[in-house]
Amino acid sequence: MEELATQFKALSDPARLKILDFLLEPDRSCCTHEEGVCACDVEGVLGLSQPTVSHHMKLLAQAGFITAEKRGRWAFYAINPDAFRVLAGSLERYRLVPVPAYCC
Amino acid sequence: MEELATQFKALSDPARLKILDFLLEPDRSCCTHEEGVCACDVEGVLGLSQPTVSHHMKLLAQAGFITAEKRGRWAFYAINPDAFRVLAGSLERYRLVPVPAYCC
DNA sequence: GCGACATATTGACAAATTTCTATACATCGA
DNA sequence: TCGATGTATAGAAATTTGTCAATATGTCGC
Repeated sequence: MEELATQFKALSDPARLKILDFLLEPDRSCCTHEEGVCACDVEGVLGLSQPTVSHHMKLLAQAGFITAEKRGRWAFYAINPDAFRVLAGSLERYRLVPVPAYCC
Repeated sequence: MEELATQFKALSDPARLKILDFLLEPDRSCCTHEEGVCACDVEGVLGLSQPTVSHHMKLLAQAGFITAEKRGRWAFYAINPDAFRVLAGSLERYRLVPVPAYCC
């Protein structure tokens, strides 16, 4: 319950949603690798400072939505699809119409 | 984008997740109706004050996750499954492994 | 209409969040 | 080893959020 709330919180900021979209389909100008997208490119896309981007990345990684891999000086981030599958799964229970089994 | 963030924010509080769970399967002691669950019962479950519960209900309703129906003095709330279906749908794009179409 | 009751709104306050600047840490090239 | 570079962390300021007490609004029964 608490953890679920934390996950939703990680997705509740427009900047972080922009980051996820960028990781999904990075711009042609950036140095994309197989391992993911370089943090330095995210900075330019968002128009936010480097520490702020780093902070958002940390939150997304802690929630499990992205993976981080440090290669030399650079940090590469990539979407973790499994986390989204699990999250979508936890939404499933709310998609059933609640039928009251009793009435007073 | 902004709206999606707002929806996730609505789900990012443990109290609100508890409310949703309660609406899904209300306790036997409460006055459940076909129209939904009475606000007064939610109050007891959460251990929060009446204004606080009202505030959370408002946020959930504004995000579209619950419907509110005022009947006489009482307010009945119910899960809106469609909102969760749509939200789960918007998560789907992240469930695909991102394949970089280019490399530098 | 009046009092009781259920809910919503207002105002206030503490805690959390977002953002920045400054700085630390780590790695590469010369 | 040293300086340059990419990232992370620390600390601070502004904003937002969660909560409650007090009050307002609206409805029912008498």
